[in-house]
Amino acid sequence: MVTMNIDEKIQKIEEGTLEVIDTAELKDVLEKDQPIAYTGYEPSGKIHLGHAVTVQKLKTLQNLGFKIKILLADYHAYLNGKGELDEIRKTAEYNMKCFKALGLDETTDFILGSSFQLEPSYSDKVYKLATLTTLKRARRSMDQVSRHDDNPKVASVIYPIMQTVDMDALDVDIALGGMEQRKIQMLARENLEKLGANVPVCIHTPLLHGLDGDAKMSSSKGNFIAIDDSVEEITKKINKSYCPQGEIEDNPMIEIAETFVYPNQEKLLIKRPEKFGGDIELTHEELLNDFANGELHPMDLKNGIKDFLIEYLAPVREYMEE
RNA sequence: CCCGCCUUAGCUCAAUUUGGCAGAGCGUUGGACUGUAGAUCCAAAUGUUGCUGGUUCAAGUCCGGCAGGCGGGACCA
Repeated sequence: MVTMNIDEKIQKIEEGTLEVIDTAELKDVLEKDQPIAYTGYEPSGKIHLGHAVTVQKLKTLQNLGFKIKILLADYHAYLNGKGELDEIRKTAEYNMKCFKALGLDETTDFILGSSFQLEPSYSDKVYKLATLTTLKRARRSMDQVSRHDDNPKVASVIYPIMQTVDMDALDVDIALGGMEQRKIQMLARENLEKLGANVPVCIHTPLLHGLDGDAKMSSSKGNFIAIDDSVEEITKKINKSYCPQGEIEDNPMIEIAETFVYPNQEKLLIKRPEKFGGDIELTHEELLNDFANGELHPMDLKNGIKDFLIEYLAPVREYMEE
């Protein structure tokens, strides 16, 4: 573990996030011996690059001395209409392997939601929050999280309340999630206060655009690269991806570069045929400039990203094959 | 518990008053055009018409039963 002072740690934690609520509280957390950071995931048939954004941040926290708890939120997935519990639990097993493959070490706790969410003391808090939370507020918090349903279920308002009690039950100092979690997390901060429980620092990471240019990469839309996709699948998906020439805003290829390439290495190698200028290595800044002014062709960018991802995800594929 | 309405392709919906080969748009897939994708153009695929029984030469369509959903009523001695 690298020695850093608190400000350096804060900078490292905030890097690549959209917000930390709030930084002053984070400072207090960093004074603790072994603070706890957690992220909850609904078990999903495929773990993709969007999940990897938060996992990458959890790894950073782990390196900074945090205890990492990953909630395999089986009941949450169930409440969100993802299927029957026994199926969801099988998926959770698979997901745990995926998270380990992404490089979280053996000190990481993987906790199945149902292993503690049926405790009387847990239920008691859920009921208490149910009396303190308005229907509108609970539903609004689920806007970006609920699976679309023409006939919304009561389950959808129990969901954010449980997520709140999870933070208390798991004794977390940091709650990390994608930006779609924001409203639930803010509700949780208010509600934990009301329970007299510890209020965690909330950290939100940006959402990756889908490969089709859609605002969100998601399992249900099929516009993702899974962390255990084969070389052929990665190649095919990158080739099919949305990538407008010269456009660096909302461009999924640029986003992948900024999210996974440059936090991990200085330059990106792009192989090009001689007639298009030959191979080049670009820094973050050079890549943005060259792409924006048209010197870097989308197909070349794609090839660079594709080669990077194939290599970046190689350890994951190997781990998953065992 | 009672009454009414709804259920057709992955999605949104058509299918004439009066039963006659189940369709369109979007999406998907393939091709054309671009040194990528998208856009555009061309082409293709996809159905247990919620389930079930019946009437009929013939049922998405008419009749019965069931399920799910929506709305209302009743109950509130």
